[in-house]
Amino acid sequence: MFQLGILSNSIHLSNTNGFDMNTYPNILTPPMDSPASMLSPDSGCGSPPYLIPHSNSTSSYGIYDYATSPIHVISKDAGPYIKILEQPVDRFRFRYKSEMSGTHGSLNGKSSDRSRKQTFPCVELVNYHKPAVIRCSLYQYGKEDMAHTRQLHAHRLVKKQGTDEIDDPHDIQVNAETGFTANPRTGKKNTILKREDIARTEHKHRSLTKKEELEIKLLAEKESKCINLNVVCLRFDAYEVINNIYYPICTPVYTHGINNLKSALTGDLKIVRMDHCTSTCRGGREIFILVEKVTKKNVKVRFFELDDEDNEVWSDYGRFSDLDVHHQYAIVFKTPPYKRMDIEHQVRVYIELQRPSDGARSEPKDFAFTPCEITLGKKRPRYNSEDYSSSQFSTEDLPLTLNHISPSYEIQTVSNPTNEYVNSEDLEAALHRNNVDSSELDNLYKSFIENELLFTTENISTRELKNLGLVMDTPIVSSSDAKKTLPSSISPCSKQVVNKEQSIIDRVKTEIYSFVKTNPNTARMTMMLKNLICGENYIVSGGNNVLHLLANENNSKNHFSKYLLQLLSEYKQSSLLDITNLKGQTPLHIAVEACSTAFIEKLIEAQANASLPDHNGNTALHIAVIKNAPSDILNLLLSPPCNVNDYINNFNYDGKTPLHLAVKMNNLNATKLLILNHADVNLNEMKLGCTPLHLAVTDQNLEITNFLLENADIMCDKTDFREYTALKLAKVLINKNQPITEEVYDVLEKFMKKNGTFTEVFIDEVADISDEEVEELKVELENSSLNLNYNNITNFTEDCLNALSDILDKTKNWRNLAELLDYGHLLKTNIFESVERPTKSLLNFAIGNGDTVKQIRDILDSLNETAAVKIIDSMVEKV
DNA sequence: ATTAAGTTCCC
DNA sequence: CGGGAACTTAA
Repeated sequence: MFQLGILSNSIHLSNTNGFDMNTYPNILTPPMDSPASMLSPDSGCGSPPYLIPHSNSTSSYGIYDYATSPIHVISKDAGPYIKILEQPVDRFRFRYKSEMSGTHGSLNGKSSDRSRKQTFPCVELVNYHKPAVIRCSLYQYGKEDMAHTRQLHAHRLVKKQGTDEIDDPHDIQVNAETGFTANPRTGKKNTILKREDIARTEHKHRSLTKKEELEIKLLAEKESKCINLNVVCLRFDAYEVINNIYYPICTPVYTHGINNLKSALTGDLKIVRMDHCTSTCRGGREIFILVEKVTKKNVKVRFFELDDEDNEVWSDYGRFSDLDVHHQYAIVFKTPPYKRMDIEHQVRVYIELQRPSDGARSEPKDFAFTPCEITLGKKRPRYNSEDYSSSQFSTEDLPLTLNHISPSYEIQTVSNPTNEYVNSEDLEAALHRNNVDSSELDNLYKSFIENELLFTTENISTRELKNLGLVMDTPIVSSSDAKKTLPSSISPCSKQVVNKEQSIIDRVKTEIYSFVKTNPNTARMTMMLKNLICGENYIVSGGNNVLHLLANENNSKNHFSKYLLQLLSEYKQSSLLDITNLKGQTPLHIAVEACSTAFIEKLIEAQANASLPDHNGNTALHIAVIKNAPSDILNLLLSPPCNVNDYINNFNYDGKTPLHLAVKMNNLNATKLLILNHADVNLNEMKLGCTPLHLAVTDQNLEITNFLLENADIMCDKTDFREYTALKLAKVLINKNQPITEEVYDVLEKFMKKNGTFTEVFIDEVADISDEEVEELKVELENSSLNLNYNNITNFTEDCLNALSDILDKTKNWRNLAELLDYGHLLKTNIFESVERPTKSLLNFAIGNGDTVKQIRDILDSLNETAAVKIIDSMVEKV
């Protein structure tokens, strides 16, 4: 049974008439006398008559419940229904009335394409073959189960017809000829704009009774709680119109929600920049991220990890309070701990923003958890030299007793070395017995003995003795030796440390020398090597072992290094090559940092692992690039036996690959080598999302830009986190008066036009990030030149004093200066008044009293004595 | 008084 | 158009 009268839908009332939001439109509005009276006054032209209540209407205020309505049931069967062919876009900028001048795009369909085809929301009336009217109106968006209790929205859907603005609802005639699809927007400009605040409007237009006032108040309260002004949806109704009476054909349908793009409550969530992209697995690292507008109480920073099948295997939230959200645009938070503390390699996870209110998320960005130092410390194998008793030195106790220094040791030191040299026979025998037959090893041993051992041993004994406290601790004259070996990257804290390091090297030398003579078998030999390299007594401060120490000696003629590495290689102990110090550096890292080319070559030959990250996530290759290492070192790291593919694209904990670093360092050579070795040119670094091309543009490096474009398989339309392509970035930089970039821009434009990726770049405003960068530069500049100069300057020049006096004596502002310098008490004595140039005297006095030029400058600055400040600045600049 | 949210204006 | 920024109001 149809109770059509009750089903009547809505009566449009202009807002100036006032109506009850809560009941509109699902409650039948009291009957009006004629259809004409229901025309909205502000939509007189072309607007169809609105619904007319059926005369049988049983209850004027009955709420129509679709869920129990017979129509609802029918439509579920084969009856007519409305099908949404095209959903509206899910985000749209709602415009205010004041923004309505001019044309401002209409509400497009979801599959609308920016450039090509514009689509519009579209519905079809199915299973119905008579003429009908499809009505579109703006409703509040609610959950699915709320679908039938939704209410009209406080905003309006406005259609522009010429100069007229027509509010919703909008009706469209459909029939067999036109087809039963309604595409209510085609060609028309539609904008959603906010309805006037109902309660207030009413207030203006008529006086209210107390009761009404209360009702409105309550209503408003209720509304404010449940109406989300930033989400709307479209509702489509289908009617059969007979004599201007609208009979619903089926249940209305609702589109999905349309979010207000401009509101922080529904706007885009986005991470635009982060200052770090890694944290140790312990968490607690403070990270600043810049984000698009968020509401502080309604945003979370979520970390999550996906396995290979993209299943989420872990997640946690960044720790921060709403006080840590700066002006809706930046969040400072601490990283959560990762689920495991004992990871050995960095774990790639994602970071994203999340809005609890609607579950919206930002596009996730890469993030990584790195091993904790503790884990790394534990990981380092320790060996106690139990079985390795033939050693001349006990490894148990570091302070050696004199007894441990073997007679043979003494002999070698003192006696003629050429006699001992015969020992290579022994070595040969030993090597044979171990199935290690290497003439190279043999040769190295010989040269090691000839060139290394002998001229250092003399120093060893005295130094050892000193260390043992057996020799009077005379003030250590820094020996040329010690100086020579002062490690640049290992940075000892004292001469003792240097001594200790040298003594470790020396001890290892002598140990090996004498040990090899004993013809050890393979087992003992490896045991010895293990002990010498990672035995606790051979680790010096900073966790460095002999190899770290040797790696730092940039001496291609270091025969002992070569010999030791050869030994490790022959005895297949390559794992001993990769032990890390407390900074996570392997000997290879240190060798690269120290540019010890020969050592690097030997290490790599001996199968050192070049893919290991130090505690900054840098592989040896990163370091080589950062240090601007010569090509031969880069080539060593980029060619076999190194397995380049294992690490050429690795990100360090700063989120950068070697190629990013090469470009950032303006290192064309490294850039070339990396690309020749198939480094990925299209990776985004992790903090700002810059590709190498972005970085080249940022640095205005034309050469590198050209090289990247011409020699790499580059995707030049890749964007960074701000959605800037390199081209756009170049344009922004040009706008910032960096004319060098114009060439870079031209090159890019030309290239992109050639390969068809070019699209015009519009820069409306100067981008905020660039502002920030400029600000950074300013600060940097200030810090670097002026501030540094200020640090060096202790007094005013005579000229400056006079010039300042000229200004301040007149304005008497020197009195304020004195006050602010805390010499107020002296002002009372009139001591300065009495002199000819009070400012000059004051300044001299202040400087003599320990005030700095900078302090005085800043005070003058705060006193708005710009001229005076300028004088001081220019004086300082000249220094 | 301060800050966020909401509105208007402008390029 | 879309994106800000300036301005106003509410909390």
